[in-house]
Amino acid sequence: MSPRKKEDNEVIRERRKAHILEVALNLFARVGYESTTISKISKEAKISKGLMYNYFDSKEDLLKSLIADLNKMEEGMMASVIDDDPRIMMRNIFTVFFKTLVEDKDKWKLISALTFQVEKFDFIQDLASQKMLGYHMLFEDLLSRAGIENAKEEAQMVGAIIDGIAFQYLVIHGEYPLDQMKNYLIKKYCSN
Amino acid sequence: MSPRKKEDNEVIRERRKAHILEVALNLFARVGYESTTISKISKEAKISKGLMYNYFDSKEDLLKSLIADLNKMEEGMMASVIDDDPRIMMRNIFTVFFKTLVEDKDKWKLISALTFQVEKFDFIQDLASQKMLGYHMLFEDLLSRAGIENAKEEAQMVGAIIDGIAFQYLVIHGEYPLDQMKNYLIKKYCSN
Amino acid sequence: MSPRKKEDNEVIRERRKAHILEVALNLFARVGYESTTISKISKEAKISKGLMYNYFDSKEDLLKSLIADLNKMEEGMMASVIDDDPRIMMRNIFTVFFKTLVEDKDKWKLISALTFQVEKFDFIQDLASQKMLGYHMLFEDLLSRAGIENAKEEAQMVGAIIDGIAFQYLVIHGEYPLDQMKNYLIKKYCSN
Amino acid sequence: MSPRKKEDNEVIRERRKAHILEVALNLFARVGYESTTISKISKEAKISKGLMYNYFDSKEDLLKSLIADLNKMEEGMMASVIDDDPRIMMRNIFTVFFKTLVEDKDKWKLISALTFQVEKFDFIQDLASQKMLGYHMLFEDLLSRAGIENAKEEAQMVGAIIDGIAFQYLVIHGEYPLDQMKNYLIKKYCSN
DNA sequence: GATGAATGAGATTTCATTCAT
DNA sequence: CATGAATGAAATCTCATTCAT
Repeated sequence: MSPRKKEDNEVIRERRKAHILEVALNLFARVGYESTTISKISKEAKISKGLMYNYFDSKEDLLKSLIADLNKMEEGMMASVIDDDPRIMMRNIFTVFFKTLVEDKDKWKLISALTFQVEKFDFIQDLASQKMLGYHMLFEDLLSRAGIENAKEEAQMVGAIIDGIAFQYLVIHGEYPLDQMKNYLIKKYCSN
Repeated sequence: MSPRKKEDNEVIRERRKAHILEVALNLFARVGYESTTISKISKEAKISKGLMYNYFDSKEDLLKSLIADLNKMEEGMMASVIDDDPRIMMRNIFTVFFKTLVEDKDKWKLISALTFQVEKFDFIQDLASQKMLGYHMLFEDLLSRAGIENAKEEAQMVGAIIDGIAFQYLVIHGEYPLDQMKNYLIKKYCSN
Repeated sequence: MSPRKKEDNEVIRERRKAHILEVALNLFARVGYESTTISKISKEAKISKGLMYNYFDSKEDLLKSLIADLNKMEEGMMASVIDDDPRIMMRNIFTVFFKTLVEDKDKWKLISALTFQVEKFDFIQDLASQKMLGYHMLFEDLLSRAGIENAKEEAQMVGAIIDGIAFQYLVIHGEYPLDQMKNYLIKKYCSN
Repeated sequence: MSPRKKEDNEVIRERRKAHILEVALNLFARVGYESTTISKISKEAKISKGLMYNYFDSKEDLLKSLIADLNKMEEGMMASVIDDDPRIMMRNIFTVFFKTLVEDKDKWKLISALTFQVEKFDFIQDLASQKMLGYHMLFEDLLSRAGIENAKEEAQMVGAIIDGIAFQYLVIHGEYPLDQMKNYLIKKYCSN
């Protein structure tokens, strides 16, 4: 019988890896990184503990892969949002933000939780910190091009509102009036 | 040597407890609850590991005491803020909020981090969730009494902004323009 | 395509086996038997892990094959050294010894390292022990036939010197004066 | 009841540490470092696995402590051996060497075994290498001061003989004529 | 024959908690 | 009260070996 093809193995590897990451994300988000054991992950993913280490060097490596994935996903999202008209672009951003907030709740939870453990995961804090500053600058530019006064201050506020909405939605989970908040933002910043 | 009085012992005991809680809070906030060991806490608090268990039944008990303390502190804060005039009361709330955000950074960090680990610390999530709803109702009342339109929606937004500011301040660390945000809020909601 | 002949397969098989043994020897000698993984060997030998088990039943079997090889090689060497004149024969032995020490450094290293782990590889210790005694007897015979006094004692000393030179050369690595030692031995024991 | 005194704890710690080191040395020497598990050591030392880590950071740290101990012991030995007369000093060295070879067989075995795993324990190889060179220089000095010709070459040979004797004694164990070798050396190098 | 994904037993390590003193 | 040595359960990680393809 012919040996398994190289591509087949590639496919298997990628699928397994993605599956493990998915399971891990879910557990990390729900019970926290530290409290999630490799055993739990592998049980949930229906593989042996040992196999985990065929795909990831360590638990921390698993976490880092996860973060890298999320990062890449976010960059893709931001690329899809570009528009010449600043109001339209902001509307796009808000739309995509509210969408991902619902669809990728676990990811947001994980990132948020990790962000607060400075000394353990300083690279995450750095990342989050940089992202925030990036968004501030982006919004400052968009708001000023949209002719809104006090763009710098207002950008700061938009950033805070967005993070606040995320925070509250993730905590209250269930009855949070996301649509209302979205409309409020769009009305305030994206209509002429 | 005269035997120490019972009250003295009580006082010492309480001081020790408070000291341990302080040290624990700091470590929990910086490196996380799970990653903080009893050994580290006792070393930092300059007492023996064994003695820790004289004051707290377990690591989880220590955490719960901490949460209870923070809760009590917050209630005290909210009591000090009451005023008949809704705008003044809101101004008081904002003032006290920005003050505690700077002074009790560790507390906020810890609460925020724990809030995201639902299944491990569900009582904390419930608490946070209830608080949020409480504040929404409070602000809805205050805003409507202050004659502001769409009070319900606006209250939601105020809650989000406050949490967002906290989030960003805790993450960005050094250079966050807290005063600017404070003035923005006061100008918008507390002046006639 | 014409099917490969049976002999060809045999030849390929033997070559592969030899190659694996070579790679394994090198790794065992450098990082030790226990610390060398099957994965590393197969990777270095550029075959799959699974195929390894087609050639060797187990890691220990691989080691034993290696030892057997070394043993056979040594026997061949000793056969090439025989001479009626005891001084010439000793000279031959020294010559071949210094040659193999340089050429088969890894083998000597491995044997030396394994020799010290009595309880794990007792068969190796037995082997080494027997070899030593064999050499003592051989040298005793050669030395007495060469008319040297105290042949028994002197044979003991020759054995020690040879092992000592090997030990030092293997440890000191680069700058050991092998030639000097060789000449010393030959001058002392092989000239009339 | 009064708490355990500080000194008592110190004593307990040191005793335990020494005991663990002793047990570990024995096991390492007999079955090798890699094949000796922490479980085996702790069982033999009649303590829990966990306690091992109260005294040593890791298995490797345990090994390093052991090496450091052996090193210190050797330095003490060499200090006790000094004499103005080179022949007497050499006699002292030989005497102490043959004594330690019998009494501290395990130590010699361990050192010898580890010395051969270059890439795993390079610090040990470096150490052994340095020691050898040190002894060469010392013997060169002693021999030349004793008026022996070709001191450099002869020193090299003495080094080899000593290591060779150690090697053979450790391998053959039991029937090796140590005394004979000792007398041979003393007669050859230490008498006028 | 050939591959490397998969397993599982066992190794190292961590740490909350207990306990003798 | 006070100490930190000691425990043991459980976590992370390793690796020889098997097996589906």
